[in-house]
Formats: sequence, C-alpha cells, structure tokens
Amino acid sequence: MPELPEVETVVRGMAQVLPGLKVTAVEGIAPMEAVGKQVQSVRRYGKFIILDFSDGMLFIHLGMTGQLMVSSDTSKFTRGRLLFEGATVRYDDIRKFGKMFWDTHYPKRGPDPLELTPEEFIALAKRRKTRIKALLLDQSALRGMGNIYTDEALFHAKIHPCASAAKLSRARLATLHQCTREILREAIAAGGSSISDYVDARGEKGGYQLRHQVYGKHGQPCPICGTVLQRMLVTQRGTTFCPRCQTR
DNA sequence: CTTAATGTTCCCCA
DNA sequence: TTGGGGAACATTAA
Repeated sequence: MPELPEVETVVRGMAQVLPGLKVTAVEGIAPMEAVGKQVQSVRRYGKFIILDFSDGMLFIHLGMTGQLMVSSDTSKFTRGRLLFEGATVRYDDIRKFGKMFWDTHYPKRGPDPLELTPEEFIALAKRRKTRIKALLLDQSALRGMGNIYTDEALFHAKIHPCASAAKLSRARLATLHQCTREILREAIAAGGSSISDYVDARGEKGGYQLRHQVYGKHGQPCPICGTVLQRMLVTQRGTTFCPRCQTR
C-alpha cells in the first residue's frame, strides 16, 4: 500500500495527535529508546514516517502491508504499539515487510519528488542509463515513488516504462516531472490509494484508487485511445501501460 | 495448486 | 561503479 501519498496521509493524521505526548511504554517491535520521551513532531522522509524526539528519531516503514493507526485495540497482525499518556498507536503488518527502528541519522535516500525542480529532475535522469521506471522506483535516486504512482505518472506523461532515462528529451522529462508532481498532489488530496490494505491514521481508506488510469488495469481498454492495456515485468514489478500512447 | 501483491535488500554476473 | 536479474522475506486472496 504505502507510497509517498499514503505515507504523507498517515503522517498528517499522526501529526494531529502525537506532538507533545510522552511515550509511556512500547510493545513488540517498537524501539525502547522512545520510552519516557516526548514526541516533538511527525514528518515524512520518502516512504518513512518519522517521530522526532529531542535525542533521536523513530523511523517507521510500512513495507507492503503495514498500517499505523491511533487505536487502543489490537488484532492478530499487531506487531508493535506505542503507548502514550492519553493515546495508543498500533502498528499492524500482515506480511511483516515493514520496520520500526530508532536512529539519530537518516537512511541514505535521493531527493523528494515534490521538492525537486524540473532542472534537477532532468539532470538526475540524464546521468542514468537505466530504464525510466527503474529510475523512478530507485529510492536512492528519488525518495517516495512506488509501483502505483510510477505507472500512473508514466501513463500521464505518455512515456514507455522501458524508455532509457538518459535518452528521453529534456521536454519529455520535464513533462514527466510535472505529471509526477500533479499525481502525487492529487493522491495526497484524495487521502492516498487503498488497494487492499492501506488505511490512514484513523483506519479510513483513501480514495485515489478510484482515479487510477492504468495501475492494475491490464486487459482493459486504455482510457485515452482504447487499445488494450498491456502488462509486463520491469525490475520484477508488475507494470501496466498503453502500448500505443506510451512511447520510448 | 498457482500467481500476484502498495517494498527493500542482498547476491551474482556483465 | 553501474545496471540487470533473481531470490528472499511472510501472508493473503483470487
């Protein structure tokens, strides 16, 4: 579930309740370093949720099926909890690909796509020979994009997932950058995409999945030209695209 | 029974 | 060093 828009949505929900609260206890995989300390702020770093404390940060990565919500209940998939005075945050994760850890420095990641200028994006792509989809998914190149928004952005920009990043014209890269920003912003405004597991900090689903144009829609007609949407594997990730609209 | 799933990391090879 | 391919991790749903 969790790509930049979903993580941003969770962060905004947590930011409404956690700042100022003190951690009284932790359970499961929640790091003990947080106990007795007060949350200063909640932020997003790529796909990480960060709870800031005076002497360190609690990083949470939702993996594929992680859910972080304000709830005093537990489920059979609850892997950790943060108990505060007056609130409880529960971390559920069916597939256990997610993580929670304490650190004093950031994991190495590329720039945030929403903070990047068109020129910076073009320069980034021009120095990489890889396929454009692989570049967008590479967190060390760009932090936050995942399989859903990569397919949606490439479709909107009419770029084939296997196009060489460096060989794309500056104009097409500028278009891709613009489409990426618009899609991410709209997805955040819609509360993210709920495909199977994603819910926000209150346990509510997002609404952007209703506006997906190609993700998970192989076999259906392209919403622009009617050609059957194709599916292929790129970097071992299912990729859906329009073979007519999207060119290299 | 088989396949695919919103992600990351590590290993091997060119 | 860069990049591609594949596997692994763990679980559910179709």
